[in-house]
Amino acid sequence: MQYSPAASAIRLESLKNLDPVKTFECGQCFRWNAEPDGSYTGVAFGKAARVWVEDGEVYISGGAEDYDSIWRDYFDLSRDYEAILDGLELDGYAAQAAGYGAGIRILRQDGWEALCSFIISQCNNIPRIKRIIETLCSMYGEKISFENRIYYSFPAADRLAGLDADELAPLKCGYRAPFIIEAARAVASGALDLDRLAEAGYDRALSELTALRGVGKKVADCAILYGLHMQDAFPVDVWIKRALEAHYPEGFDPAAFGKAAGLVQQYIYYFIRSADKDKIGFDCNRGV
DNA sequence: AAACAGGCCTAAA
DNA sequence: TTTAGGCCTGTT
Repeated sequence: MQYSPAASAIRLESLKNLDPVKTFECGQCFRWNAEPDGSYTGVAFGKAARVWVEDGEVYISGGAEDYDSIWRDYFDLSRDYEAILDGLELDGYAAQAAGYGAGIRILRQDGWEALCSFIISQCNNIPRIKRIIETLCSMYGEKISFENRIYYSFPAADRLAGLDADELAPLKCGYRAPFIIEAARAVASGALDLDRLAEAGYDRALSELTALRGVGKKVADCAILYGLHMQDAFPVDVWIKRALEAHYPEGFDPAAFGKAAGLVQQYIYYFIRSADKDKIGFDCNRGV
């Protein structure tokens, strides 16, 4: 269970406030994978890393430099999730989901990677989404050596912008290929400036993103929440829709949760998607 | 075999 | 403004 890396490691957070399994498996990201020893390896912002739990604390490989430049921000460590949860007024179902998902954090991912990944996700399942993304990275990303294995960065938009959609055939991503290329061209040309959009507000971001072919409200909301870091975004997919219809027949207003709406969405998604796995018998009054 | 999967787009009322 | 099909591919 415990992993002792030869290289240096940095403590990220307590397990209570950052549960790697829940955070990586709640559907917000596609490039972190469980290893046989229970740790996770993955790539973000061009850096490969390993995350593991030891004595109730969560660690990441690498030194202070990577932590300062990448991981502190990526794991959203400057937000106090305990305080956010204390301030939330959750009713029965949402409260149960929040109890079950305690430890989930919203990762602050790269905007282009999030946009591209969720274009791929449409009408698709998670194993295939991950397979397509890994193939894309291995074909067009930069090689990264880490712990005697080769990883690949997520390809920059300008790396893909010059490609023809046919060249993505090995991805077997079907009709999504031209969407990927067109989005890459928009970002690479500067016509779509994701850094600026992140500062521009939700309405502007939504209208510019949905102007892309293959990007509707759901995909745009995912890009906005995970890639542009607007934590009040509330992506509604078929699962969330079903859960809300079943438990809030009179309607459901994410705005009631303000800046925590995205987190509440993540709790509900993780809760409903885990239904057949291990949450049978889960008692929200006892916590996790 | 046929339906479905973390949607989106277009055509037709 | 809402609704039905079709879309690549893989899995059940």
